[in-house]
Amino acid sequence: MTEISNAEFEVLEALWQNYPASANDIIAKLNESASTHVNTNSTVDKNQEKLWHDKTVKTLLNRLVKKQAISFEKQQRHYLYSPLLEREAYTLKESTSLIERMFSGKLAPMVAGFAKKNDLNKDDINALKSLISDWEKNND
Amino acid sequence: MTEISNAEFEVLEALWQNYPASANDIIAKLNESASTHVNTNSTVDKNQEKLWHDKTVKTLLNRLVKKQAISFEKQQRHYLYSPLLEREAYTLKESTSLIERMFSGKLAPMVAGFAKKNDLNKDDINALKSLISDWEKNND
DNA sequence: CAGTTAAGATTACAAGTGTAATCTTAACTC
DNA sequence: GAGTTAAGATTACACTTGTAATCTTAACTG
Repeated sequence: MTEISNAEFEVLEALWQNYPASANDIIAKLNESASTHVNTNSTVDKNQEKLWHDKTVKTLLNRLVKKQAISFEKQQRHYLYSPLLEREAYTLKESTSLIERMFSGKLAPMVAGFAKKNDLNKDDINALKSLISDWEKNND
Repeated sequence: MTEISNAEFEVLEALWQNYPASANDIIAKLNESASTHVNTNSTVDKNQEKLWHDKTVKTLLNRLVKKQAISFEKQQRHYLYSPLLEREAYTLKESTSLIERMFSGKLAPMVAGFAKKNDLNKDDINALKSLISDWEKNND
């Protein structure tokens, strides 16, 4: 299967959050997180996030269809898109690939990198502990 | 700073393992893991790994220099290259970026993906436990 | 010194990417 | 029904990337 590019992934992400969706739904979803702040003049503050141009998103949808990452069905005058790829499968594949390339396939050194840089907080630690005990429940 | 591509990363990787190094050193290092098996005819068995073409590696070294990821110093007729980027800094940046993009910046869900798919073994779990207790020693 | 090497520099070139603009055409509007 | 929209299709275009081949030139060789 062909690779999903970064921009394509962001579009897919919007779709995973809500599907089936029309191109306009997706464009709206992509841009909504980009314009959440309203300032005192009641004018929309675009934050720093880039706005997605409608044509750009359409191109990316097209490419995703060609890559068989999403499907669509005709609805009246427009299409309704749905993911063909599961988010979890995709993120697992990407994580695995990164850990493979940079950490000889071992998870711990990657986590160690975070820990070292103090990018972990109490919540993260608790989440990890909980994962560990789940794992032990099922695998010991 | 510009992005390091996949192929560039592999070259950098070889350099991190041993530097300063000449282009030929690097090419050799890249290809050595690709031809480790010697069969009964004493002919080299190239395994499945791709062989790096000398011109290709030179191109990548050039690009890495332009991207200021590595430096070089003239030595007689050839150059000796060295990384400018620290491996740990780079892998941390990449990990962070992936976790940011795919897991809202949180590590645990990423680990959870692995756990779910049973990509963890006892050693991984022990390594994680040990990281956790280190973290607690320093942060509690 | 003249010829040959071989290192790095330059050039090549197709595929993929980010980012759109233009084209086609079915559907809505008056 | 004729004109206007607007959705998707097609085309564009510069930059990056993987993968080398060719060019230039300093250094080695006889």
